[in-house]
Amino acid sequence: MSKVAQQNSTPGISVIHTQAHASGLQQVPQLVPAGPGGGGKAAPPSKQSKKSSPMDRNSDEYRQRRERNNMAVKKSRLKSKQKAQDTLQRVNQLKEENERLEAKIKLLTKELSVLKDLFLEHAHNLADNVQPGGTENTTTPDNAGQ
Amino acid sequence: MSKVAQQNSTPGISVIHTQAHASGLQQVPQLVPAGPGGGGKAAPPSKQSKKSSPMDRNSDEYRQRRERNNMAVKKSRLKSKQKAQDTLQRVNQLKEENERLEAKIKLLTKELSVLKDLFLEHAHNLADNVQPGGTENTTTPDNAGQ
DNA sequence: GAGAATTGCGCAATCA
DNA sequence: GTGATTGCGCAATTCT
Repeated sequence: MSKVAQQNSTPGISVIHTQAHASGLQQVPQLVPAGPGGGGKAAPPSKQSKKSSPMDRNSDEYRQRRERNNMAVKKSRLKSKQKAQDTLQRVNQLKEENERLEAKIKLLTKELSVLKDLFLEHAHNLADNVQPGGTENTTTPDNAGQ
Repeated sequence: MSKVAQQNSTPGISVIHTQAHASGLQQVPQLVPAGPGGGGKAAPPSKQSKKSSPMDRNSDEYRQRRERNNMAVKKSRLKSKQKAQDTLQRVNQLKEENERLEAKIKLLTKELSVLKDLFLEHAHNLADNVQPGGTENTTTPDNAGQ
């Protein structure tokens, strides 16, 4: 943790930071010259026409709004992070489901294969019966249970 | 907990913008007090012991490092965003795959069902042959010798 | 039109 | 020491 402290020489204001955020603060000292949309754009002509009031960074209102926005930002980011995590979880979930399904397919395929073979065998037997000489089987413990 | 570094509106500060990034958007004008002592820390005892050098925000080196880091940050964030998007895509991909698999399972299941029914029918036919009285028996000229 | 939610961005601390 | 990450605040913008 590092701390850099801040302090304002401006009369009246001091460390703003209303609640204990426990988090660090960053500083973006801004002089509030009557000016240019301070935050707005600066490179370009930037007129300070935006709003008649320069919005003092010292103003209580300003700090209050900042604080609120900071909260909102934190909330939003948390939500975003949560969503991302959920998505990852969803991926794993789907992957599992996928494996499960593939396994099932494999099983069904095998079952089908067995049944088909039985059919073929049977067909052969029939043929044999009609025209002896084949290789018939004698046992027919057909098991179709599953 | 919080570190705040902030400059004051003390006379003699200079605003430095980094430069007009191509985008030329928001810039954080920085007041740069000439010195460590002055702007440095103030609230807490905060010693300026942090490294023998307070790191002038004016220093070319500082600006250079900042610039590099900003690049890195941008890059990292882009990458992160990309990854998130890929993950979303992966989800859709898996969902599709899943549907495909489910369809296949449905098909296989149906096939199996048909085959099993055939088997049952056949079994019945056999029974009928052994013990007449049944109703069906149209196609099974088999006279199994069992 | 106000307030909440998002989003892009820079700073600084920390990781690797 | 350097690039990569991450948390955080600011301000612009978008959504409600």
